[in-house]
Amino acid sequence: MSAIRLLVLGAVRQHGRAHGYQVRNDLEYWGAHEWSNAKPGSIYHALKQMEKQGLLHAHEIAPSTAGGPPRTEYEITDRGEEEFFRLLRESLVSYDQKMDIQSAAVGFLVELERAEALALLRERIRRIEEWRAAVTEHYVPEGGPGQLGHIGEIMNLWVHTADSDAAWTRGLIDRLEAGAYTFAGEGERFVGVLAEGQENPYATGERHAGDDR
Amino acid sequence: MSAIRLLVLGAVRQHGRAHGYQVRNDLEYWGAHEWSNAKPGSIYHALKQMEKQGLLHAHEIAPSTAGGPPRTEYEITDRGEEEFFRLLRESLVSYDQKMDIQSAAVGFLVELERAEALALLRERIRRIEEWRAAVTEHYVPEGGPGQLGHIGEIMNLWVHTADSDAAWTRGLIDRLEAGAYTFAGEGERFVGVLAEGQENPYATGERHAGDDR
DNA sequence: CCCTCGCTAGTCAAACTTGACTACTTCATC
DNA sequence: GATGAAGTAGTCAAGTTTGACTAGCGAGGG
Repeated sequence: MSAIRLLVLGAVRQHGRAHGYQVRNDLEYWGAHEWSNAKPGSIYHALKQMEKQGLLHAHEIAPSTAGGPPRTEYEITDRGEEEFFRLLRESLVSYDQKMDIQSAAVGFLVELERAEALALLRERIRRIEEWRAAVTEHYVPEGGPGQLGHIGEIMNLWVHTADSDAAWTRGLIDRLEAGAYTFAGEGERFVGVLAEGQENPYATGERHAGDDR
Repeated sequence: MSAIRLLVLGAVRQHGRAHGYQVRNDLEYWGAHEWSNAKPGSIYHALKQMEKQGLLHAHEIAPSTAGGPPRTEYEITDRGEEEFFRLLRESLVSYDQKMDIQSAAVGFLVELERAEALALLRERIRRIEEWRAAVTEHYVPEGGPGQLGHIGEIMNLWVHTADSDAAWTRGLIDRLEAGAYTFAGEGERFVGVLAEGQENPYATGERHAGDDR
């Protein structure tokens, strides 16, 4: 599973109705192009694919209000809504060291109710610990560690990353228990989209250090 | 950049001459199928592609010595050798939160000389810190943090992950400075391949918890 | 008045990835 | 000596991702 479906589905859902370029801009505002494959081609492809599969409904093209070619608008269907929550829940609980999916899920976390979000995050920790136990037991067999030579450093890296992830998740749980953020059913929702005239902090130019594109 | 090229190129290089199935087995021994896209189709595709590009030389098919259909054997070329080291060095220094590339690079770390490996890892830390400074300054603009609402948690996750990565890298540097492992030019190299008759600890069956495949 | 620049909106071919499938051999068992 | 399980080696179509490309419109300068 890649993050693109969750991102696109969630972005369309937040707007009620959106065209590709709008989704592209939302995701850029999130910084998603930095940590996921949210590139133009992938976004438009995902929209078309999900339309074929009945998760989105395409309204025929409308002329652009802001210059440029006409655009196709999409709306989420009931099946799309279901799929969105399925993907979100799955992404929150599963530990598979793919940071992009996890990041996407955090972005939509507040679409759930607080109690469910907390439950899923606790389940996530349980699974990370289970995973950790399985690998450490599995990969350090007879002969003790060091048996694998430097290859053991790869496993070391995984375990270190898993521990760090669990720690971060615990921190988030604490913040949520302390009442941070506004969840579904708790009044006005915070929506991470660009307001009219607001400047996009991730505008073009200025690449980050470490960027190898 | 995905990890598959580095993995396949490095695996062929360690053998001097290898066929696809052998590469596939090596990578399975490394556990690479757990943390990268090292699946049969991708491996065979990468072999063919790199042969086209002159990084590998394909010897025509040889009948199998162990049952099954005949196989194509590959050997690394001079240009392939260059490319291998280019990919390895690049993977070691760049921070792009793609764990698969980093893991692959760690697996081939000992192909370098110890001094260079240490230099690259120190450069890696420098870049992570640079990246961290850039994002924290860039993503917490006027109005202080909390401006972004729960979206700020995504950035929090990145920074947490970056810090954890830097800590792991420092640990590895310490171990290498203390003389751990055997590097190029230091006598017999440890090669992470299956010895005849040895059992593969990652044999089929038993999926890990959290695995969603 | 016209020309270029940058933004809007999206398309496309080429490359890569996935997962299921083929076909052949050996080995143990009945 | 037939059968079936397991291992060997690889192919293929369908789906996804990438990066470069197209094309319309408005604003501002000369």
